[in-house]
Amino acid sequence: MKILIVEDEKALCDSIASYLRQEDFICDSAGNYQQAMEKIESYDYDCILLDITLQDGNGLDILKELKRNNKSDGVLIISARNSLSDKISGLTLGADDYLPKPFHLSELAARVFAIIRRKHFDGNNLLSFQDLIIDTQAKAVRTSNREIDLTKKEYQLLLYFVYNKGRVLSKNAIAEHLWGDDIGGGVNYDFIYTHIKNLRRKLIDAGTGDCIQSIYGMGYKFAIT
Amino acid sequence: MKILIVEDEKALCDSIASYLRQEDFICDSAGNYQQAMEKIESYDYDCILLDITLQDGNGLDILKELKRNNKSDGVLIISARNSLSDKISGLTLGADDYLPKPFHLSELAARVFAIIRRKHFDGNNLLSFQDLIIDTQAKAVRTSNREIDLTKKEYQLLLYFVYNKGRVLSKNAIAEHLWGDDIGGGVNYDFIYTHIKNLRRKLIDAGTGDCIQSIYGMGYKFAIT
DNA sequence: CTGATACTGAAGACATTCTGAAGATTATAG
DNA sequence: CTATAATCTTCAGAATGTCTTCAGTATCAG
Repeated sequence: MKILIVEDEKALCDSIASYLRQEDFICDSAGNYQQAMEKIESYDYDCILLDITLQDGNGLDILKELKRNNKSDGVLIISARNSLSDKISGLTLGADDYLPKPFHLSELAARVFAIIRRKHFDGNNLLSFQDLIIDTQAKAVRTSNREIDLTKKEYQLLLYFVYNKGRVLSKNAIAEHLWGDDIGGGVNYDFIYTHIKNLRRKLIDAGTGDCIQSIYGMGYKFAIT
Repeated sequence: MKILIVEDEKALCDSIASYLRQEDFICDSAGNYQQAMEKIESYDYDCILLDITLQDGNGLDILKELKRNNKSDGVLIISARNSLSDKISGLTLGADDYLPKPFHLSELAARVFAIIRRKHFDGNNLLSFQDLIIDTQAKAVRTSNREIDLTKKEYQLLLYFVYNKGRVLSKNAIAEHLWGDDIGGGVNYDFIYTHIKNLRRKLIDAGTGDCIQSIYGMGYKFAIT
């Protein structure tokens, strides 16, 4: 799950990112209006944390823009302004939730979870695909018979596949999604081969078929075989 | 402790959830009969708040279903219908308590606490998990045989684990829960390692297995081995 | 056939977790 | 108030687990 943090107070931004990363989210951050708009255009985030009191332009403008592009789903507003009018204008503009500063990071994380649950899980904590059951709270994966022990990257990869089942995912997209924006240009993605290999092996060993189809020159697709 | 809120009035549902989260509960919500049944099947909640005036099916049907599956323990009915007959049919169907709308959130929370105490705490203030017995009044922990002498931090840590059994807790979450203030970026969590180590040793010495699973890169999970 | 793309196992690089011991800090007893 | 004990935190090294790199091999499309 990939999250964009729009917050100009760098220390806060960093500690939010650090916390959410531990909770297994992949975080990008933007410190001003322009950066935020660039990132939002280039990627479809699962959740956007939006500080509406930016210096170079009101964060509410970002929200309006998102609304116009039908991307306002999954926006959590954070703000020092605790006035009711702000809250109302935020929520009427389509934000999902509103969290006044100061807040506990665990509270923030809980709301992010809630938003993502609403968006992806149809309100459920269990994700299933064929014989596969993913308990996103226990971070455990199993088939009807067996437990599957996955590493962190494998788990994230599987989750990404399941969220995008049936869709072809390029190596670039996978890399961006699993490693965030700290991957430079001229990198080779050999490690993705390895992670795919390992995940495949574990899934097959557990009795699911090979759900990960390779599509030559394009990428991978998670689907029924 | 995990709570399911079954309530179709979204604003009310959200404010209940928000309040209870502040009290450290974990909340799921369901807006209609079907959602509620799905959730109930997929998770064993510690308490269920049930609005019996749902639009797509009477909430009492949910209660009957719970009763049939022996899960009616821990149900708190909330309802605008204040008639005695409703109250009676609710309670005879096995609900634990009945709260008429409108109510104060603090009143609701108090009753939730009471229900959970009754359900988990053995009527006294005892909380048990496997062979482990935690007396939350005396703040003492023991197995069926032995006393376990824990320090304050170890006790808090254990309690946090037991309340969130089966869930993966990141080091960040643990740190925030046990030390309050949020901790920024470049902090080391060495003291958590130490406390986990000490708690583990005491539990193992007392004869419980190692209930604290380490999950590399993600955190810890308290579970049956 | 050929060049590009994908797969594999092994190994080194890297990161996380565990541990005991020692230094702070706090609580307790006298 | 001081001495003592208990607890909490820090630290460095060891043990462990995971990620990435790499070189060789297999597969694919044209």
